[in-house]
Amino acid sequence: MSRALSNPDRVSEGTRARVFAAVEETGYTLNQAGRSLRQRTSRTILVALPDIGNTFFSTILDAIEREAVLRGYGVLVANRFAGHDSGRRLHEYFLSNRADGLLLLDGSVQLEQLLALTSPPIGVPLVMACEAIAQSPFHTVKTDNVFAAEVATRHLIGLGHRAIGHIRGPKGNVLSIEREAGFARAMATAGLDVRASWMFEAGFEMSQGLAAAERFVALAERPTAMFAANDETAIGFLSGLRRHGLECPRDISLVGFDDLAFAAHFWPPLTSMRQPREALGRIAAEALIDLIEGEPRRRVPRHTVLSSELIVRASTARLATAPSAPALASL
Amino acid sequence: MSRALSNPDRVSEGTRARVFAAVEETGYTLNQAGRSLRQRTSRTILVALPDIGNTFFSTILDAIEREAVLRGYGVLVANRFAGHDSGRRLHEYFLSNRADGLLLLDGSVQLEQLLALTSPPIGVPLVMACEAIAQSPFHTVKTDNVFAAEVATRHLIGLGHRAIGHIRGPKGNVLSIEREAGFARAMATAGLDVRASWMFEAGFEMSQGLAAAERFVALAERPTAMFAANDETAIGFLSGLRRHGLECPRDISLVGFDDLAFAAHFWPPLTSMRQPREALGRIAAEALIDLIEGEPRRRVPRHTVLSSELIVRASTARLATAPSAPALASL
DNA sequence: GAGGAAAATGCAATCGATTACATGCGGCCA
DNA sequence: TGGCCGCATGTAATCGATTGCATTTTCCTC
Repeated sequence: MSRALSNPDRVSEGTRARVFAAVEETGYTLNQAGRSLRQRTSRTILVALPDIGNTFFSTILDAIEREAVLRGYGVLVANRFAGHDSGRRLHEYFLSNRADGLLLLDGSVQLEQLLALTSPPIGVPLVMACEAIAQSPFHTVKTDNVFAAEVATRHLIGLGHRAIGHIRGPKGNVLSIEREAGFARAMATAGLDVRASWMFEAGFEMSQGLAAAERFVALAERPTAMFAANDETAIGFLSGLRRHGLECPRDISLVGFDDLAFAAHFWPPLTSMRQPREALGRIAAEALIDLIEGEPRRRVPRHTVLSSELIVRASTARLATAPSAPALASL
Repeated sequence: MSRALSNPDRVSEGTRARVFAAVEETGYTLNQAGRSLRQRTSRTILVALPDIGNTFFSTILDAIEREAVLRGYGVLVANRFAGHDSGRRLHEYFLSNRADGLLLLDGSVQLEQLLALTSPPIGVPLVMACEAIAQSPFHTVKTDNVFAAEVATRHLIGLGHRAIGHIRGPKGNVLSIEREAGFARAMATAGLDVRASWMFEAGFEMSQGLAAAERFVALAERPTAMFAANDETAIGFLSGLRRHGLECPRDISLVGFDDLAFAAHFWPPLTSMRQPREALGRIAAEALIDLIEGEPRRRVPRHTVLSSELIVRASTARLATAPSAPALASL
């Protein structure tokens, strides 16, 4: 019976038909637990992410899930992943044979914990997506954040801005580091200074963008344009500026990153670097499943880099020729 | 060995210690597949939702996952669930012993398919959340949409608005129906007419709110306030109005529904009915796991109703005493 | 100290699909 | 027509944890 189901295997047409008929009639369904036990395979992948609640990740998860289902895999999610016990949690999932591979969207897991998982004794197939470490020994799928950030910054420079600041992502995060590097490179290339007082610490959350705005308005001398590490902080930042009567793009031009669905409908519509999130999720899932089903671990890590696209909207404008001091008009 | 792990079971302290020592030493981990096969249990729940990419659902999923992990369950996700084959997919998941229970966030699955799943031959524990059918034979966890919509509408009426319209959710969706009913009830109670031309068909997506705005501006006579079935359409709608020079709340007051994180940072900050999404997810997960672990199916369906909260922000304003025709100022 | 009850442990069967191996059947060639 | 090859199918072992049952050990009471 098992033979007939591994389709055109080695059974005669007659028996195959009989088996399928019996399956139809009795409503037989394969018991995954039995198969898993025997084949030491679960046909399930584990997706570990920092925050499902965040649209950015949930869109990617959407694409991952779609691809996985297409290839007959289930998707287990592990949210809020990083933490002191992430190593133990990973261990449990894989040693216990619950998942065949790990798709990691969280760059802040300790490298050594990952190595412990992927090397011989355990040998879990692993693909890092989005927040992939650069020269990583694993398969990675990501966008070229450095270049994208450079493009975003050049866009501001191209509009005539010279005084440009940056809202950083979370400290230590790979994406933050790369985006800041791209920003710095564009500034350097254009011969512009990066002023320390125009670099704002934030995270990737709206509330942190809001807080950055408070520090921004307190500045004696303000930049005329800002590049935010992601759309959420950009949106929080603008929301904060408005409370002080500053308007975008009149008083400041702003570029975000990610091009969330909300960015287009925000006021003003947000200029942003669009990340190919669907492609990212799909390709990562493909890569992981290929890895799971492929030759046992003799494949060299492949690094896929996708490119982002600058979507220009109304939040960025040409610098007024006579730069007026931002008026503190009240609402 | 299995006995010692089902803790203070019936082993002497000595053997227990020896077993644990051995576990430590050899790095033994329980194989889920083996356990699943024997116990006919997977310690996994399946969460079926219409769209993970949507923040509304992803926040709920976040809460569900947290509660599930706390109780030792894994979370499998099935996205874009409704569809012609949802019945078959459900069947496969459960007959194949991959999940112990179903948490359904999608109200559009056929009732008969669910009944087939929950009744005797299969008997899958099921909890419906968010989009629960009213008098459903299953456990449900939801918010009181009718009442919440009524509160939202009353808020507009209280601000002096008399000409009020509604942007509907997707046709046939339980939430849409309930929210429209609440709107109608508030209007009726206040002795106001519900004008058919002020009821806009939309879905729950921004693009549909945007499209509704086009139809809105084409009206000969416009309402002074609108109640949107959710925040996304509200945001799309406002974005559309702006393209025609209409401003909120100057030209129109607008109430949304859900209170997404973006609502507070939008411009203008959106008045919205806050749904207790974390509580909703957590309680639904608790209920499902209780059901799974509880007495075999002799429990009567329990219906939990949570209440929403009106969050008043700048998108709603008192009706100007002399209602001026909306100026078509250009950007 | 013996008898018996209770507790602890050993043993083997079980869950269901897979798979290696053995057996059976038919056809083909000499 | 006999022998051999290969395909098709039957049979049984296996994966690992659990669990019912049998057996042994412990401990208490008379």
